[in-house]
Amino acid sequence: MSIALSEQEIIRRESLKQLRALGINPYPAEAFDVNAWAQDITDNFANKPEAYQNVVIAGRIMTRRIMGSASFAEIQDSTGRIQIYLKRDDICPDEDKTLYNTVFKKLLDLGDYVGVKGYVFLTQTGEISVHVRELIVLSKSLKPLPVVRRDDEGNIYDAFTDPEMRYRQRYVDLTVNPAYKQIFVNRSKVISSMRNYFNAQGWMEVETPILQPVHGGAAARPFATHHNTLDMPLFLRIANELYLKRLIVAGFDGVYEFGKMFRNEGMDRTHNPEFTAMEIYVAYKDYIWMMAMVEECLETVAKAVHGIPVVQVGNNEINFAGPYEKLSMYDSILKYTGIDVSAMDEAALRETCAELKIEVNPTMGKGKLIDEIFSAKVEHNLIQPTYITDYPIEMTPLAKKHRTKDGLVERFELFVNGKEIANAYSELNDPIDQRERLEEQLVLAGRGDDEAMAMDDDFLRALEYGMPPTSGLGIGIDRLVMLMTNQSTIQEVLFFPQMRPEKKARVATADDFINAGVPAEWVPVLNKMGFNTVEELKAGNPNKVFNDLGGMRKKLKLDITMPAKEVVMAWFE
RNA sequence: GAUUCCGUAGCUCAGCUGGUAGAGCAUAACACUUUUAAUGUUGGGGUCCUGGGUUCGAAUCCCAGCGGGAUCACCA
Repeated sequence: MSIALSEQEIIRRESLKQLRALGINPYPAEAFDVNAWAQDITDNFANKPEAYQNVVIAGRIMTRRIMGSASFAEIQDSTGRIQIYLKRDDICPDEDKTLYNTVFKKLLDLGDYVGVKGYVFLTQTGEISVHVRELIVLSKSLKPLPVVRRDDEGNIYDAFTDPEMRYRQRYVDLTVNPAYKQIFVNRSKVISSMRNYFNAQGWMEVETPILQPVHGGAAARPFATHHNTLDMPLFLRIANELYLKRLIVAGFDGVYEFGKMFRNEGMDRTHNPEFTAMEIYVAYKDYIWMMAMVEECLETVAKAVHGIPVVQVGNNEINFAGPYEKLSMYDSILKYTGIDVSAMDEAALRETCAELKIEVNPTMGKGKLIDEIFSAKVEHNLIQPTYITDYPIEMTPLAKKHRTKDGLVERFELFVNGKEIANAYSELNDPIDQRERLEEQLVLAGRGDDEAMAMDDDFLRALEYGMPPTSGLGIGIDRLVMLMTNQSTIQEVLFFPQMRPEKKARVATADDFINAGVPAEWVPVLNKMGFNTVEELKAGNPNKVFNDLGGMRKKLKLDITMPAKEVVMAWFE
């Protein structure tokens, strides 16, 4: 954080001091209870004008139009904007016109929070407005907000669009671009409607460890950390699957968890290092049952957000009402490439990949090769919700072997708009099979596959005690929200997407300057003059610095004592 | 990780073949009692992302770095 302030910031700090000098607390402690909101007033005033004769509203000043002894301003609260009308002699009925002439016209700025008491009326031009009887300062804003202007047709001028600033300063983004708040409202609806649906079925929301000694349940590189007291390595979870299954072993019928997962991998418009997943496990069910459940669940979610199960995503209208198309992995490849890979061995698959011009590497096993073909040739075709079922056993160490088809497992993934959003199995509950499958993963790891799954002995011990037949499902919540809100990047559905750290200007702390003998009030002035460290200052010309300090004092109209020349000279010793 | 584009006032952006940095809004001052992208007049405001290089002279050209976007690769 730079110490040097812009001209506008200095002016606002000066206004803050003057408010205090007038006996006005710019950050009052008392609650300010409102009884009306902008949206409510604009929607309902015409029908019930008598209900809006004593309104109390609060929010930020977003525009201001001053015309002598009358002014208009717009107040933005959580629901929108409403115009207020201030008349000098109404808010200052006595001789003292300070509140209007000084406080409102001079000391308040765009972005300040104020409270307003008054009555709603219609202006000559027909705009619903609040005629202010009383104006209360609630919070002074010291940094100017970007000003986004809109005209009558809703055209936007000077939009605040820089993605970097929008994501780093989401509070500014959502203040000046309030339309984006709807994405997060809808995100909340997605999660709450899903939670309500699960609870209605009698399943229980649980929490499982985020810090895990073994990172299991998925194939991904983890974030590693360390616990000091136990002096042991711990990993941020890449999945919670193995813990939820332990709870099925423990005797719960249905458990689910919404939670953050952490994967130490690339970032792009569909990947953030931490993301939200929902996993659910239901005992005595299989993946066929799960498909019907997902259809019902997603239809419920789509209706909660849009009122109907049809969602516009880009150029596609996606219909979340089931049943969804079902296609086996092998059939889907056959359908989109004309090639039957179901009987191929690893060598034949490599040859097929070469023919299809798909890049592969030697660490890839049979399952991975099939997945490559699927990703390259099939995935992007799956626009309407489609289940891809019955995966090769090699890619899926935690799913149960297919009841009738050798070499496959009972698994489906749900694809929508060309992207995977859900993954489900008939869960593997044969402890001996599970141990062998995890051992095969260790072999893959030995070949150099750094995402092969790790062995979890405690999980295997749990299975040995016995887990009922169970079906499990994972849904990527961020990607589901992207679909439900028609967004093409994950950053738009996360309040605070991961960013590289902001570059800090090389700035010494104020204390460093004070230790060098500089009075505290002059430190910002030196910063303003371009001296960000004591070393830079000492490298300067003492006489020039002394003269410039006087210049800055005059220019910035600073009301602080000029240091004696000897004092300034001492800074350079 | 690769390719490519971008980084100039609080915000949105101009700035040509290199010649002392511009606009609109915001901000400051004055005027104005129903405006609404308010208006009129007059001011102030800049580490041109950082560091090197070329040059008499760099916001501009070259190199490196930092940050961001897009595309691709990777990615259950």
